[in-house]
Amino acid sequence: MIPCADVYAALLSAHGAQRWWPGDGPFEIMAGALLVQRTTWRSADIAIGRLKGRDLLEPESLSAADSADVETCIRGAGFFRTKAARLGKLARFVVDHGGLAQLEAKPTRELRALLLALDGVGPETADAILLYAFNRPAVVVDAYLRRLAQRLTAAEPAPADPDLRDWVETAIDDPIHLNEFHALVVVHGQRTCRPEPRCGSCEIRTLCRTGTAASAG
DNA sequence: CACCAGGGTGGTT
DNA sequence: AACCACCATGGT
Repeated sequence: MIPCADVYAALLSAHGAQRWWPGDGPFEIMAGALLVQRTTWRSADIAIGRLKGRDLLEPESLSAADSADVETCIRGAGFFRTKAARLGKLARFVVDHGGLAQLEAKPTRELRALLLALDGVGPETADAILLYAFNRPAVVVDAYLRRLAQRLTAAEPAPADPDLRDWVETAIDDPIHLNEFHALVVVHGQRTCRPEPRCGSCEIRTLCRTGTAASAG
C-alpha cells in the first residue's frame, strides 16, 4: 500500500494546511465531538453557540442543567434527545473525576478506556477527543479515511480499521500532524472524494487505482 | 423526493 | 463477528 506520508504530502499540496486546532478549551471540544456525530460541523457549531449563550458549556452547569433546555439548544444538530442525554453524562463524568485537570494528568491508555466507557463515545469519537481535546497522538479512523483508503487500494475487501490505524501511525506520530492529516482527509472527502457515483476529479488521483475501466485512466 | 452529514447502541442471526 | 434498525434535523 502507498505510504501514508505520500498521501499526506499530496493532500497538503492539494488543499493547503487546514489548521483545525479548535480553541475554547477541552470540554467544548469534547461536547463538539458528540454533537457532530452524523451531522455537519456547521450544525454542531450552531448548537455549541446556543449552549454557550446559556452558559451550559461547562461541566458544572451542564451536569446540573434541565435536559429539555439542552435539547432546545441542540435540536438542529439532530438526534437531539439522544445527544442531550449523552452531553449530560459527559458533564457528569468530568465533574465526578474532579475536573479536566485530573483527566489531563492521566496516561493516554487509561484516558481512552474511560472515554470509551461513556455513553455515545465509540472508537472514532474517543480518538477525536484524545487528539483534539487532550493533544494526544491518536489516529481518527472515520468514514472519509475508509473511503479514501478503499479508493487508493481498490482492495477487496476494504482494509480493516486496525490496518488503517497502523498505516497512519507508521508515518505520523505527533499530534500536530495527526490533527492536520485528519483535517485534510475530511476536507478532501467533502470536496472531491465523494460517495459513488459522485466521486469528483480527484487531486490525488495519480495515487488512486480504482480498478474500474471508467476511472482507471 | 432521495441522499448525505466527521457514529454509537442495542438487538438479531 | 456481521448485520440491522434506530436515533432526527438540515442541506443539496
